[in-house]
Amino acid sequence: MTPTLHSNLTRRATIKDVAQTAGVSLATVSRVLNESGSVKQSTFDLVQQAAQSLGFRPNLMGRNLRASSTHTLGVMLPTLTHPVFAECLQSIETAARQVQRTITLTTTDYDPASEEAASEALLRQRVDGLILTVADASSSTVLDKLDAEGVPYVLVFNQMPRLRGKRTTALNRPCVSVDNQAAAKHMVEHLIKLGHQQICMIAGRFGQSDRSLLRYKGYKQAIQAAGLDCAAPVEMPFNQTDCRRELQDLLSQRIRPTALFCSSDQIAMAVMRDARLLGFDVPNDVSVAGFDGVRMGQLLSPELTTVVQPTSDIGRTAVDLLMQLIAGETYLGSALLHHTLRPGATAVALSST
Amino acid sequence: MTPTLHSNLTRRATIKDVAQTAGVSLATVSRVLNESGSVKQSTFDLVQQAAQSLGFRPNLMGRNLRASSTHTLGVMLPTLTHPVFAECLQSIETAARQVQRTITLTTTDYDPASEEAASEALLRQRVDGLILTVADASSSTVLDKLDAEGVPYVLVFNQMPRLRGKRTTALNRPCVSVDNQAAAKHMVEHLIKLGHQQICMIAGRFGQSDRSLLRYKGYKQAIQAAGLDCAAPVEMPFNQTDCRRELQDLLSQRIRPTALFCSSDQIAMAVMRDARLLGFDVPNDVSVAGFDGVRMGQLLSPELTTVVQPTSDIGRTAVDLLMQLIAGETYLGSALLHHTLRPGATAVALSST
DNA sequence: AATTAGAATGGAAACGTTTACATTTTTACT
DNA sequence: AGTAAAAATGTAAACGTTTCCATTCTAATT
Repeated sequence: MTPTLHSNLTRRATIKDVAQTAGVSLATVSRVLNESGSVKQSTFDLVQQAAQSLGFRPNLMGRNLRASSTHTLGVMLPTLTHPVFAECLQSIETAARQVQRTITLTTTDYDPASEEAASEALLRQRVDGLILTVADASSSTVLDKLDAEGVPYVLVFNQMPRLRGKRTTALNRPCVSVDNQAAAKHMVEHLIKLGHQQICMIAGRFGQSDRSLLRYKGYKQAIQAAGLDCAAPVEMPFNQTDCRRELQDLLSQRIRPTALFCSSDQIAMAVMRDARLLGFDVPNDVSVAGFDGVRMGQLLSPELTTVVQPTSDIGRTAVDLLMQLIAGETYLGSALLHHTLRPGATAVALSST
Repeated sequence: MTPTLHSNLTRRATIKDVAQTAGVSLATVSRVLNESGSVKQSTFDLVQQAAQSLGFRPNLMGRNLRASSTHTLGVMLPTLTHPVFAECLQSIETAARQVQRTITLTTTDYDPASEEAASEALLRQRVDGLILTVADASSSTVLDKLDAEGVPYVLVFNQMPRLRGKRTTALNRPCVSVDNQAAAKHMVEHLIKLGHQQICMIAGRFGQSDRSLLRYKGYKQAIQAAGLDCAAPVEMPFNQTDCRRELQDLLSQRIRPTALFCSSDQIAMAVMRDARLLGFDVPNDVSVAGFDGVRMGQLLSPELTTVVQPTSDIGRTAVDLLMQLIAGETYLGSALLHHTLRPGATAVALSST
């Protein structure tokens, strides 16, 4: 079964073929195809028809090479199995499509080492810019490289430390995120308001996620402000799905935490499942709160108590920002988007001790 | 802050610059960079060092244009907000990376019309091949086009109708999926074994998903084989998140269904939430079963009863298959991967009527 | 009718690679 | 030492576009 093209050639039609068929020059065809320059209506139609009949499809490689721009945005995320990243990617893709840009994707599995390779691959492709989440934005060699080479990029979810005193410009990077620390503080304050005094944090590994660390800071801030005991965080790798051991340890302490604040919804859900497996009722024996606000959380029952990030907005905003950077605007500052608290029902008021 | 490149040029170093710096020809540089052809060790080092010092990074546009191959796989999926697609995309990306391929992504939001535009964009980019899920594989103009043009592609999740009698070659398309009908039948048989007699199916719109229709067929098959009443399916758009109205209607019938079989986990979770909102306990008042086996389902409690698709395997297999097709092997048949039944706890034995 | 401005078109270089082919250098063998 | 083979290198074309510049055509002005 030979591929039946619209002509007798076996290879794809090029602009040259169109020119030949229409009896005009390459330049004219190009002008028609891009509606640039001026061409007579009759030739315009002629070329259009020739292109049509040949089933001509412009080869973006040629165009891009010539223009030395790919109209492509590179996206580098830790994983797509975490719904937050998947949702964000969806909104990035949609937004990019709306501004006529293509996206090329790569994942790093939270591994700082593979961030290097992944970004390199993207740069070889000559993406016009990058949208990315790195493990740790303030110690990322990848970002240093991008800065040094002047490649436009926007971080999503990563958040630069607040600049107090000496403003290191190197740390002044375009980010789109919520205020992780404030948001975490908000949630922990909520838990405290519910009467909880023993609140423990279960966090994704700080080395894999600077967000996680910021959220821990927010936790600490709220705890200390309330004059409560600040427990050491329980760090967990992101890909770990079973946390029974950690929970067992935690919940068998002489002073048992009454609330667990998790640095992500995924961790929160695993925690809830495993708590139940260990015989603890959520929320009656222990309250659980998450962070992210993934769609699925709302479908749980009881509904997950969590901090909602505007995930789609983050993606959309990142594309906007990146397009501006690509257009040559200089550093525009970071976007700090608002979080909201979804009270849910997995964290409840402490009845009595 | 001027971008500090490793040389005094402002533009990126090209292979030409490397050649000049190393004092050799373009060809030699190319040979060193690709480790092709033979070059003296000393020149090899010389060139490497020149490349290094210039911060040279090969421009894939040039290479691709010359090779007329992009080493890129196009991926077109309905959405990434559905975890099944996100997980599959993750495994596609990982597998592609392992065979040195890049992926470029686009989504269609289940809309057959936008499939056309999306695929066209991918083809303009001259992807080496496509991995895609279309709304309806047996009536897709996109697939007709790909067939006609001889572009390698592999469908994921889509499944061609079993070919009985006249084998229309046009319908003989490379797919990677589970046997949707058999899997659905399996689940419904399970429900029947649990004692359910009134089983209703809640399905994603058939027009948006041929899988959904196949699953309905499996449902019907199981129902009829058991001599039970086959209820009309309740069709729901995939993006719909609220199904209270539909549930209200369904559960207020004179003969109320005791089990609801949903064509996806997402629908199942929405159904469960809304059933509870309407005052029905799951699984005590009504059993619910899903289809997909998304990670999150296991984190629910009670754990979701569902059909598990080997989502990651599907992605990985698709990449394998596609690479073979690209390598020129002729049609290799479709891969039908095994599903498994996850009994879960949202569908339970009917105590009594 | 001659001039000229503008529109319409064409020729050719450029984008950054790879590679077939030609040429030069090295090596090994007699 | 001379030759042949092999290894190393270079030259230039090609991939498919866009676009600068030059040229030709058209039509409007004098």
